[in-house]
Order: sequence, then C-alpha cells, then structure tokens
Amino acid sequence: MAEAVGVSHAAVSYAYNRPDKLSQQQRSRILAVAAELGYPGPNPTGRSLRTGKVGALGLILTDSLPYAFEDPGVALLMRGIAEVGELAQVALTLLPAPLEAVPAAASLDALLRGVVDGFMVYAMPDRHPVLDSVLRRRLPVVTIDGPALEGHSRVGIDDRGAAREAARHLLALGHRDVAVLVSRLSPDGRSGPASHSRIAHARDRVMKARVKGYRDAFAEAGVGVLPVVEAGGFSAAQSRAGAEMLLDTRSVTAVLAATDVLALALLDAAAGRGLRVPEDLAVIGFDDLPAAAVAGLTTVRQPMTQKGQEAARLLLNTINGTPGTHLVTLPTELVVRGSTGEPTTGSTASPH
Amino acid sequence: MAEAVGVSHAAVSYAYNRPDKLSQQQRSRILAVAAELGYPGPNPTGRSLRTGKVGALGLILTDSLPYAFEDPGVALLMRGIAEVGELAQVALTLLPAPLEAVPAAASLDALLRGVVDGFMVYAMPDRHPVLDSVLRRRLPVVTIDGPALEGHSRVGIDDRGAAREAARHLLALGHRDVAVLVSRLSPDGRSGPASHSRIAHARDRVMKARVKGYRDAFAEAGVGVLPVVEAGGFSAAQSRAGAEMLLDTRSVTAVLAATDVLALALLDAAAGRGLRVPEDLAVIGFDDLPAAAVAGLTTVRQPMTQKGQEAARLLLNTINGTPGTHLVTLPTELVVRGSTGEPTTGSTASPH
DNA sequence: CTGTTAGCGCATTCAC
DNA sequence: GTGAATGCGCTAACAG
Repeated sequence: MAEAVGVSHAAVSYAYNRPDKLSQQQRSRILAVAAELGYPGPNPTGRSLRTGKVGALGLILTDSLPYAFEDPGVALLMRGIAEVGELAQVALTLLPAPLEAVPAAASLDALLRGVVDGFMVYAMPDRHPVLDSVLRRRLPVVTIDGPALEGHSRVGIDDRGAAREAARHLLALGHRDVAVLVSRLSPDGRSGPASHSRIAHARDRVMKARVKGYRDAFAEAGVGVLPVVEAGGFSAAQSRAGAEMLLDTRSVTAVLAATDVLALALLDAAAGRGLRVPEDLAVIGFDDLPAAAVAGLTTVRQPMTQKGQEAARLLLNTINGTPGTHLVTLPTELVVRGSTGEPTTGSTASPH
Repeated sequence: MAEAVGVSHAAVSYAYNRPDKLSQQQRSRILAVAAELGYPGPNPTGRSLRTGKVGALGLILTDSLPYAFEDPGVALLMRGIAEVGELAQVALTLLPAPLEAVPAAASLDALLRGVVDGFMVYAMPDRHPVLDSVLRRRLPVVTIDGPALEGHSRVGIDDRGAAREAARHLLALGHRDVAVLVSRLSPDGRSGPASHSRIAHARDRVMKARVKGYRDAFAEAGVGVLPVVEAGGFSAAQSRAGAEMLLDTRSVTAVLAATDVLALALLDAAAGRGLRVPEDLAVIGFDDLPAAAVAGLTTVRQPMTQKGQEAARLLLNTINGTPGTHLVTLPTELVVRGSTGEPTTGSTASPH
C-alpha cells in the first residue's frame, strides 16, 4: 500500500467505498493522489477475498463453449441471463466445460478455478462428471433443463407434457406413420435408429422426456410404432445429417422433431428431395426459435429468455442469502403454422 | 485452515497443486480427510490473490449485454474467443458495459470490479466512458474493431477499403442512384438522413470507415451524391425501421447497407413493397453472416470467428508476458450473390 | 521429502 | 472523524 503518501491505509479504502466515513476534503485529496500515482483503485481480487463475493455468475453449458454459440436457443437463454445480470451489476462468466472424453482431473480443474459466486448449469446430461465438480465447490447452483440437484433450485418446462401435445396435434390431423428425430439421447456420439433400451437409458433428460411425451400420445391413441432416430449431436451439420438419414430410412407422413434446429434441417432436406411440406411431409418442431416463425414451422413454444431470467434471479437470490430451493416450471404452448396438415392418402415420402 | 487435522498448512496446498512435492501416502491421506470434511479444495479467490492470475478473459461489448445476443456477428466473435479460451483453459467473462446515459460512477464500477486477467473491447465508439475505466485497470487490453489504444494490441479489418470495393461493384454494374444505410454513426439514438457534419463527427469508427469507403468509390467515379441514412441502432427492429425509412424517402436503384443485418432488413422491406431484387433494387451488405448466404445476399465477407481467435490469442500472450503490441488486420472479400445486378432503365423504387 | 514463514490487497473491527 | 491491527485463503521460498 504505497498510499502512505499522506494518510494511512484504511482511509484509502474508505475513500472508495464509504464516502460518508471521511471528510470531503480528505477524500478528494486521496483520490487526487491516487490518480496522480496511477493507482487503479481497490484490487478486485483482494476485495473478493475479503468480502467473499465476486460479482460474477458462472454459466456452464454442455459440450464445448464454441459450439454453444451456434445454438440459437443458447443465445436466447444468455440474453435472459444477461438482462437480470446487468440489472444486478454482475458479470456473466462462461466456464469451459470439458468434453466428457477428457480425463477428468485435467480440465475439470479449470472449472473448479472459476471465480464466481454461483453456477447455472444448462442442459447437462445425467451423471456428467462436471456435476460433481460443481457440487464440490459448495456454491449456489441453479440447473436449467438440467438434472434436479438435491437442495438446489431448478428451472425448466414440462417437456413431456409439451411433447405429448405436439404428438396429439399430429394424431388429430390423421397422421399414423410418424417418426421422431432427436439430436442425441446420450453424449456418446452415436447416431441412427435408437433402440428401446437406448431410449430407456438416455442421459439427456430433455430429449428423453420429449420422446416419452411423443410416445404417451401415440400410446393413448393406440398407435403402436413410433421409431426414433438420433442425429448424434446438436450442431447444424449433425442435424442435417440426421434429417437426411431419417428421410432415407423411413417412409412417414410426418416427423416429430425434438428441436427446431432439427425441424429446420428436415425442412431443408425435404426441399432438397422435392417433398412438399406439409402435403408430402408434415414437420413439427420444438422451441419456437425466431427462425421457426420465418420458416412457417409448427412447433412448441418455450420461453427461453424467461428461462434465463428466472435462473439468474434464482441464483442471485440464493447468493444473497434468500433461503429455500425452488422448482420453476415455465409454460409452453403449441404454435400451429404451415408445416403441419392432414396427410395425403398415399405417402410419397418413400425410402430413397 | 482447519486442516490442522494431522499435517500443517502448506502441505494441503501441495496436495492439490504439486503432487510431486509430497509423498504419495501423505497426499492421499490429506485428500481423504478433505473429502470427509467436505473441504472444497483451494479457494480460487485466495489463489488469485496470491498468484495474480484469475483464469478469465473479460469481454466488453457496446451497449447492453442483452442486446449483444441478438447480433449474429457477436455470436461468431464469441465463438472464436471461446475456441481459444477453451484450449487455454480460461473462462470468458462478459462484463456489463453500462449505457452511456447512466451516470459514470454508478455502473462503471461493476466493470472495474470485474475479476479478469485482461480485457477485450469490441466495437466501442470513440470516447466512450468505458474506455477510461478499462485503461485505469492497467490490465492487458485488446480492442476489436475498436479505437486504437496507445500501447495495446488491436485486431480489425480494412473497413474503408472493403466498403470501397463493395461500392465499386455497384458502380461497375451501372448504378448511379445509390443510398447508404448505416446502423448508427454515434450512440445517441438519432436516426434518419445523416448530414455531412454528423458523418464527419461520427463516433462509431466502423460505420464511419465504411461510409468513407463508399464515398471514396463514388468520388473516384465522379458520381457526386451518396445520401446516408441512419437506422439509429443495431437491433432488428431498428434495422427494419431504418430500411423502411430509406425506401420511403429515397428513390434509388441500389443500397449500400453497412451491415448484413441492415441488408437483410432491406430485403424484407423490399419484398413487403413488391420490389424485385435485384431488378428493382440491388442490395449489398457487409459481414457475410450465415443468413446472408441463405438470402443470396451480395456482401463483404469478414472473418468474425477468426477475429475472436486472434483477439483472444493476442490477449493471452500479453497476459503471459509476451511483450509488444500488434495491429492485426484480417482480410476481407467481396462475395457476389444474387442481390446485385444491373439497374433497369427506369427506377421503380420511388418514394411511397 | 516435509514443515514453517511471509506476504498477495483488501475491508473491517476497535481504539483513539 | 481517523489510524492501527487483524485475517480472508492461498502459494512461493526457504529451512529443516
């Protein structure tokens, strides 16, 4: 503390944080000297150590960060988080969540080192190693669409119920030959038709819940078969490949796409084959991304931005000492646009 | 340090950070006790205070954070940053940059408190108060498309040259009645036709440079008039309003849109009026966002992701002690698609 | 190999 | 009002 130039130590601290505890004159003199000496003001790290607060919320996304920015849904989520973060004057720290393949010790470290006041965990598959690391930090945690963590708040939607509603819509229109397209059921890179067992052991809770919802509706209606195809991941390339694969292997009048990204890829793939939507192929998505409206996609709307807001608010509250854990379930809504209609008598979407 | 349970203080630290400096047995014993006691491992804040490093890169965006997530270009930039950051095992911290209107003292504080090892500043207008705060921190800084800061590295493109090339393309096609649409010249919310003086005093360097480039080409060609219309901001809504305004007030055969977001809005607005592109209206954008390819937009490609990568690398190097400041200028390229063509003899795009 | 010592920069007591 | 002392949790350097 080089500010021995006149006054003593704590006075400097007061000058910055407690203007009331110092004489006006003293304060401005200190600030002037500081400016002259190029003293940058209280060091945030020192302050954090002392106060125990950092002023940053950590956000952990599945898979690698770089990919996350490809996902329009993530952007909406972050927007919501940023809105309340900005109001509360806290920063948003994106933590690099290591891929599962990486040896735990090496890169989970980075996460453990993250200087934040709490974590938000988005769409993490069950039993992902990162969860242990997060829990070990003993900081406030809020999961979003993630696993329910003992003693921590969670925000999400009723994925199963919403998916059920989407499937009912298709059934009501008369579709019986329907397939499901999901991004992935477990983070192991596998793609292609998914067996019952694979679905039963799915680690991606959101995808699993949506598949369950679709099946609920078909079971209700007494329509037995509902094949599930897995794209293998969330990226645009994987989504497109999954769409092509489904169209290659299945002869259906409609597809239940578990995300809008998949549905949009399906629309492209269908157009590439000269299939008319919805006459030859009806498509229903999930999420209601901005692009869905443009494409005229029938889909399930979920309030992604609000999800982010809620999560950030919940986390902030916990950080600030409000006790209690909350489970917030946000509403969804089926949005019917032009990509769904009654099936034509002969299915023209045939294999190859 | 409650770990007086057997060994002494620093040994615990070694157990976590320097396995080689401890006997295998000692180490595992410490770790076992830690697990039992629920000791979360070394506290990141304490470590940071001691080592002087945090493990996080700060990113400061113009205007408010929430809006930034609406901008597809920002997503690409962050993607690049995240790629490098993930490799280097550092987190990315998004700092809330206060709006200019807000009284400086209040919210610049949050920024000063940001616990990071260095800053990346994106597209900051000249003389924005946030710059002072950043500089005051005396941490490494890299600006992206931002003002050139004395002694700090910078990455950008040749906006003026690239814009010149875009304008030349239009001139070569035979267009003479052309208008420029920019998002904003200064962050004061003004929209509408921009006077020469307003352009000359523009604080948004990127927009200003592009306008200059457009003008260069028209001056070269001896075509005098090149009206500039300002949308007032970057948002989708403002872009659309700006596009409508331009179409309302100007009778032109082509528009030089200073960003793809504006160009895309223009395409929509034109479609809404039944104008054919490029026959009735030629449009050229800037950035080459993914959406530009889909829309068949002629535009200037700039490597946004690479911008992020370079900036992050530069910052990381500086943080790690590599001396020197660098000015990196990335290449651009004119991408001709379907939105530009020769003007038809009679301009059909008439006011109202 | 192991334990001890000494700050990193700060905010908060408490005494004056 | 102001100044001096204390400890937040850690790691680097040194001494055993």
